[in-house]
Amino acid sequence: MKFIDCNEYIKIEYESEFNFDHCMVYLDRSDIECMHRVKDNELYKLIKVDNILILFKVIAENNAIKISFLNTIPTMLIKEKIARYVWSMFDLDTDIQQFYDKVKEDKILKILINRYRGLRIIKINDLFEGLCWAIIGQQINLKFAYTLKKRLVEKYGEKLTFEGINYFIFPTPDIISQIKVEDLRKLQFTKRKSEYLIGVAKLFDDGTINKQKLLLQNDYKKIHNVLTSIRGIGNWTADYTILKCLNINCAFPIADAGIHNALKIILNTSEKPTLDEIRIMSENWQGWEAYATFYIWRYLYD
DNA sequence: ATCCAGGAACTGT
DNA sequence: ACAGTTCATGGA
Repeated sequence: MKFIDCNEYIKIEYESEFNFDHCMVYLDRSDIECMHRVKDNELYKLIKVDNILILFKVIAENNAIKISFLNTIPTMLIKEKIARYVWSMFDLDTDIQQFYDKVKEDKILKILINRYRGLRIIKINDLFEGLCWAIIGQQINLKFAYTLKKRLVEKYGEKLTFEGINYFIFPTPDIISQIKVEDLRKLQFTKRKSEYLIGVAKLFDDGTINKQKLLLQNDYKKIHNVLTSIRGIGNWTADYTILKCLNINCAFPIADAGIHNALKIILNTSEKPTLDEIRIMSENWQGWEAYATFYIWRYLYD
């Protein structure tokens, strides 16, 4: 990844297949998303780098991603970190051609990869945020999940106001580990969900778990085992989080309701497919289940 | 108003 | 190992 510095903005050039617009549809799927903002096909995001809040705007223009800095012009070192952040957020390290080659004859995916060519998994770079989001999303509809996340972030996350609009940083483990179940109950989290979130925050806060440590396992199954040994993290949450946070493309949240609903529509069946039916369908996707999942999800947002 | 959806832990077999 | 139950809410 190399970038060109133009002072108030930087440009990252990419050579592999990438379609910013297909990604933006996914990013714009909720109007109460609080971790970024989409306006006029531009992405606004606040992140904290080296303890400095940086608000930036991302657009695509001829084989490059343009990142403009809004609240401050960062140092070169920070610019480089932001470039890497955005690169990783759009999963530009993945050789997507391998996925296309793998599934080009697959009954379901051949349609999706033609329709959404260049779509990449939108990552949550922060593992703690990714795990919390997965836990929040357990067992409830997406809309309510977004409502709960917004309440959590607005109450406990760091805020920057720019041109009258508030942007937030996801609350840190340090903060969440110190709050009480009753505090989250007030925000309409269930007792269990509150316990799970606070428990996970404690594990991050005391250093038991972090992204680097987890990646040391260097193996999907081992990482999956580490995650599911944590209270509140079952198969679905572990696979969802691996898909969203790590570069492991065999993660497959097979029990996901979104996958089931999308497949029912795509296959035009009266019932949602059973787990066994999905297992059979997904034999063609081996090694690329995460991408298959993301392309199937994307179908829900047309 | 009633029923269903939907992940994980827990309980019982 | 496996089936049934509980949690607690929004949405149909």
